[in-house]
Amino acid sequence: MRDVAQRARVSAMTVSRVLRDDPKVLPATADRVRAAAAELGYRRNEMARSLRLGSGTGLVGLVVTNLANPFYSRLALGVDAVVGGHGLKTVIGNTGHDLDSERGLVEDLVARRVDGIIVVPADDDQRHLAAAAAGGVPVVVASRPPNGFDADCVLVDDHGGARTVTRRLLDAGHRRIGFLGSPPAVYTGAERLRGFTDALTEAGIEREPRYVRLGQQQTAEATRAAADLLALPEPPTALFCTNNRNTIGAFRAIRAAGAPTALAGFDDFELADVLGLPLTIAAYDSDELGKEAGRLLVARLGERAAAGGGQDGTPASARRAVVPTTLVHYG
Amino acid sequence: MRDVAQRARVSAMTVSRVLRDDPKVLPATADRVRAAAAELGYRRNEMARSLRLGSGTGLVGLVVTNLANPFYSRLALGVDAVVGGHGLKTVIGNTGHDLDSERGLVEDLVARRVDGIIVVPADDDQRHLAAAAAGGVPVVVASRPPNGFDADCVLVDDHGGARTVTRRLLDAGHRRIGFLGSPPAVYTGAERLRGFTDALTEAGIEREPRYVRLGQQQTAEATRAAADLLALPEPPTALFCTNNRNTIGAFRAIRAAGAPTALAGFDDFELADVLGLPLTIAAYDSDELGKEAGRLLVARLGERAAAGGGQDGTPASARRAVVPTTLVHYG
DNA sequence: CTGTTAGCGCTTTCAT
DNA sequence: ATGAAAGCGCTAACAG
Repeated sequence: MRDVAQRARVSAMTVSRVLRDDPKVLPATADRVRAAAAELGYRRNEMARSLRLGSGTGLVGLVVTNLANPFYSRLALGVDAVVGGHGLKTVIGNTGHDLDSERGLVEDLVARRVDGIIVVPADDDQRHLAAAAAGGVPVVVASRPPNGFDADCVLVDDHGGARTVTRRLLDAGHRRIGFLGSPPAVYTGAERLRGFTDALTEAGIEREPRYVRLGQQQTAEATRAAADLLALPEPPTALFCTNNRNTIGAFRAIRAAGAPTALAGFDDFELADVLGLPLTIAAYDSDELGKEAGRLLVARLGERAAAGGGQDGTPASARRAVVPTTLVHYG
Repeated sequence: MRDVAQRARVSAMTVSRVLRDDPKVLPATADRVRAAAAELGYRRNEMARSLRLGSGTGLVGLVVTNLANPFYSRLALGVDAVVGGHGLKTVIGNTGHDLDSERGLVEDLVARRVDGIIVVPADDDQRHLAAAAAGGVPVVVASRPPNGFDADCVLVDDHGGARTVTRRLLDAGHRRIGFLGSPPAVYTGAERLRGFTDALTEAGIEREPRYVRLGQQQTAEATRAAADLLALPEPPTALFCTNNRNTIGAFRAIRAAGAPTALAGFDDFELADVLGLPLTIAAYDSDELGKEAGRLLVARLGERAAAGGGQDGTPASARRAVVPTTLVHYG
């Protein structure tokens, strides 16, 4: 900056003003400065700037469990679309479902002074998030509710979606329905199991533990679990899978078994329409999930800015948004 | 930091030392400082730190065209895995294939003083990248070669993969082969078309312009284009598609037409094995592409650090890595 | 309209 | 082993 100032024969302060588009700089001077900056290929250091301004870094941290899953990459795009519209940049961190990794990422983001964090927690243990929130960093939890502290969050209608899909299977006459789900420790897994169970109960059917398989995360494991169910003496006539890994895995098992088993799932996926068997899915828009998370965060940042230095005391209480599911039928 | 210093009854300098794990601090003092820091929930400001150190921000920028495409999200994970292993964090920007957006992102990353940039350019116009590189920011170009300037880059064996796949179709006896490709302005599109053409030429066949459809980016467009080809008086007996959007689109057209058309493509995708028709694919590992890009960047950063303040002059010349393709056959 | 002073949070250098 | 001063690049606040 000093170099630019010298070249333009002004002080550093004037350079700063020109780059800020401060109107009270003589146009002639401004041009000289801009010319000098261009010739030197100078770009002001945004980090130093935000340090001085104390205004935050203009970065938001996004922590997800698995970016390779289209679900999360679309969520990331949704977040970026919203916060980007407010002049914020998204820093994405991937945890690979690893809690330590998540802890490290969150700490680092806080240390880098991101303006806020959006996180899909890998685990029920969210003490590091509580710490960050307590430290004054706005936190938005996505896809699961905050655990052990208070924060804005955006959820999917897991229970309702699972209940509706299960009902659809019941309406089609199925009475023996298998269930392939996420580990019950994961909120979405527990909720979807609850929705499934409630639908059964409403139909006067008791959930059969032997029809329930939990915890498989990869399609290959899901295929094995589904094959197990189909090999039972009285096999289920339909399978409900709580995520697309399980749905695809179950599909392969059904195809291999050759039985006319009906399939239902949570999360839509590409090519679901060409599988050639009846397939009902509780679909939802992960892009919208991300957007909503972004909106919550931006709103929180806005309040914070409005509150300014004054100790307005009570911040608005935690908001919670729920993204609905829609029923899709193929086959 | 001052607060911590006061609480621990030391100077800010000592706090700084403790947090740096400087050994020449009395253990007792260090403990007092750490306790104070913990009680205050203090985290040192990494941005201010890097400002003072002049050492770069520890961030690398990654600019891709469409993160929703698993290809790019896996590439991003590959990049992150490598650079993360070197203490660097990845800032991802999505351009949506928009050149202006790409320009803005790159400028912003430079202004934020990222240590380096990895970019999948949206367009042949790469002047903003040239500018960044000229400004001293290490740039690695992925998936296409740098245009108009010199930089490290990592490519896929587009030509070889396309040639091999096409040969396979020829070996299977096909003589009328349709081609569904990316816009020719895109490097990968042009190279894959070239590979296709070369294979035909080697077999003594001339490429028929009426069998070539370029530019469709969505599966729906690809389906229409493929349907057009299949409706020709002498329709192709096989289709070669240069990316998975086109492959999936073509698959739908073939299924709808009911003709026994063979299908070949570039880029593997989930469920490719259940489509129920002969499908040959030139597959490659986009994760590896990202890792290689990360490695090139890290190597470059290492050299730069080694060179230090001294004007070693000539930096090592641009490196180029090529990721191979493998042939996969389904059906 | 332009420049000077001071300081954001941290660390290097030089004392002590 | 610890502290005081100076400054990384930038900009508010106050001159002039």
